[in-house]
Amino acid sequence: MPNQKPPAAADADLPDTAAPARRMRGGPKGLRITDVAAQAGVSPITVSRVFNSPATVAPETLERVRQVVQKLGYVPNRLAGGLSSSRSRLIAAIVPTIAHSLFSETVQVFSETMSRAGYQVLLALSGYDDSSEEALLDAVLSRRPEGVLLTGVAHTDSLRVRLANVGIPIVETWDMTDQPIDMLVGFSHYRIGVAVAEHFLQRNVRKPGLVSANDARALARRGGFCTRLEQAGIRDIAEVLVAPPSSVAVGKAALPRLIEQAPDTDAVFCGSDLLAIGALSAARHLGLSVPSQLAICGFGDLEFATETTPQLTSVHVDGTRIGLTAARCLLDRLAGAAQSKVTDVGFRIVERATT
Amino acid sequence: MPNQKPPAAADADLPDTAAPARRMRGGPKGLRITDVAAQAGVSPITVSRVFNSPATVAPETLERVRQVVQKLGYVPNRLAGGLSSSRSRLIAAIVPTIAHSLFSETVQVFSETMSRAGYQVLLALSGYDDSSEEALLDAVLSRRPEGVLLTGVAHTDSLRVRLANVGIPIVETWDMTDQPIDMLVGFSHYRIGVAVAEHFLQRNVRKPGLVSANDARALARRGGFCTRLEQAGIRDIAEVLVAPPSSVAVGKAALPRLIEQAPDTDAVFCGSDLLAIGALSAARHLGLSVPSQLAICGFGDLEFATETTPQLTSVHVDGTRIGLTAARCLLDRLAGAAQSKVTDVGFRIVERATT
DNA sequence: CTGAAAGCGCTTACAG
DNA sequence: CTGAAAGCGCTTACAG
Repeated sequence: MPNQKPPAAADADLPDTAAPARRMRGGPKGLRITDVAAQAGVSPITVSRVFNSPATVAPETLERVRQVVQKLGYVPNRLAGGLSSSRSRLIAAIVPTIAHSLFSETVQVFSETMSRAGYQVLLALSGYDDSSEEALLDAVLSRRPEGVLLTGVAHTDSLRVRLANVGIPIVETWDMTDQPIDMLVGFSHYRIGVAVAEHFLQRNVRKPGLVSANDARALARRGGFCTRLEQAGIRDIAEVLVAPPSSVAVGKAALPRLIEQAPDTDAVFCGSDLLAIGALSAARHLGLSVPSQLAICGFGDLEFATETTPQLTSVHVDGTRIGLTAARCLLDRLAGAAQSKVTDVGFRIVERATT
Repeated sequence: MPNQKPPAAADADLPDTAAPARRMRGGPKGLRITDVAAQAGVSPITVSRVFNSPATVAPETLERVRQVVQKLGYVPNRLAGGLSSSRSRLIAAIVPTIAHSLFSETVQVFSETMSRAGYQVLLALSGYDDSSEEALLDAVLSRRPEGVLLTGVAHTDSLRVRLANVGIPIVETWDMTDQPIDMLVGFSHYRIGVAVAEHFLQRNVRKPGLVSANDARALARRGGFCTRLEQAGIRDIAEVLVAPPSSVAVGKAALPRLIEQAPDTDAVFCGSDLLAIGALSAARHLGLSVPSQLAICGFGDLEFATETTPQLTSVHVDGTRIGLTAARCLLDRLAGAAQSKVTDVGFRIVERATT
């Protein structure tokens, strides 16, 4: 483990020369709280208080200790502090991915908010593969986080039980369920699917299709979409399922396959804006005008899409609000609040052009 | 700090009878290595070895201990482990932001690679404000990371000195300097500015302008851009500087201001693709055709831009490669390699349409 | 307001 | 291959 500085010189009263003794017997050690205490002429407990409860320390003592801390460049060891106090000040954020992802916004705001409150974020990328989830959870829990942000609702029972048993606040996000582990900030993907289906129906779509990733949340949207359409008498919905992560290239390749399956398709619900942009490009190549001949709806409502692809419809979800609300839920509970909140942030279908 | 399970110890109820009152620090404690050891009929050291050097444990013992671990749901406490072993298995990633950012790709790949090697990533968002950098570094170092990924080259001397003194491997990324703290994986923003200027000059641009964020790296690109243009006899380059983070909206607002300053502007170098997309939109509103009347060059080469805004030119940088290379540099050093590598990943100007 | 003692849950070094 | 002892650098609980 890294040392903050070379060890303090034994002769503390002499002005520090720039070249401290690099190696001492037993190898170089980092500065410890006792080094600061000795220099400041107080006990280690007092130094600890300077960091953790400065209000309980006499002003002059406080100042003197701080001077020494500054001069020595002492940084407390939080591994030791966390072990001793059972307060790791660590929050884990478990997210499938942050690259080109809606989640990055959530993690950003979440992290900012938590660090303002004195916590640090351990980033755990789960990918879209569930097979290593147990190992990931082990790794996360081994750090003894004081709270966990989960993306999506945990699916396997084993995971849910383990998380519930840990006894720390958990926020599930970006999804909705009747039985959250603890707290929840999200929205219903199923209802989004329903809403997009209704949007299509209102526009007299006859032959809707689907291009979707096969991850849990995308499949939930698919479920709502198909169910609602079936209620309207539309069955045998053509679909192309792709493996995450979604990209423009994947969407571009998927649309022709869909059109091949169902040449009369007049509307497509894509699992993400990137897929939708790819589909739009493919539609162009196929000579289909969007949205008049082929309507395309994405998911995510990426900022740039408004300007660059007004032909596309998208589903807007407030990832920033999710991150902020999730952070607040956790902080409230860490501050002693008892209730387990469930927040539905909802969604909004954004149609930009009707040409 | 979370407990893995309710207390296993049965001695908790009668505090002050025969035995000297044992101090119960905190509430009920989680499972400890001694609990596993007792159940498996081995010593704690052996359980430790099962996790940290399984090859040194007899196969039957290994199996037996693992069964108990599984049955009890024991997860080692890495705060204790790290303190004891001086190996935190933590790597810090200090990044300005991950939202709508090129950096998210780097962090993604970096994190994946590090976790495959048994490390976890502490995410530290520095923002674009340097004022709190010391505090951020304190927070990071208090976790005793075994390595640090920095975005950009650290600017303040104090920071550089502190980081150098910690004695752990450091990788600076996304920039270039002659005097890296330790290792470096990046490219020269100045040279990008020069290259874009030359690109413009080759296309007979007469009146180039600049829309840029005023962060360190964007200003370096600006420096190269203006210097090269001045060499070609072009001075008084119109510019609009904006505060990060950049966005489409900001770019959209900036272009008209630039055109107002210099109505005959025929090419703009934007600090990012988002700014460029906003500028493109504004150009449309101003009745300027892109690129024939007004060429626009962005930075970042976002994937979707190829499809959605082929009118734009952009500078491509391989963020994935940066993340991967940075991770490898760190891992090599953690594995004992001595050298401090500097990798220039370069860049590439991508021109999509010449219409 | 301040401190001496005990302990957090592990791992290192040394022995057998 | 396995274990008894010592200690990592802090903080809690108690006392003054």
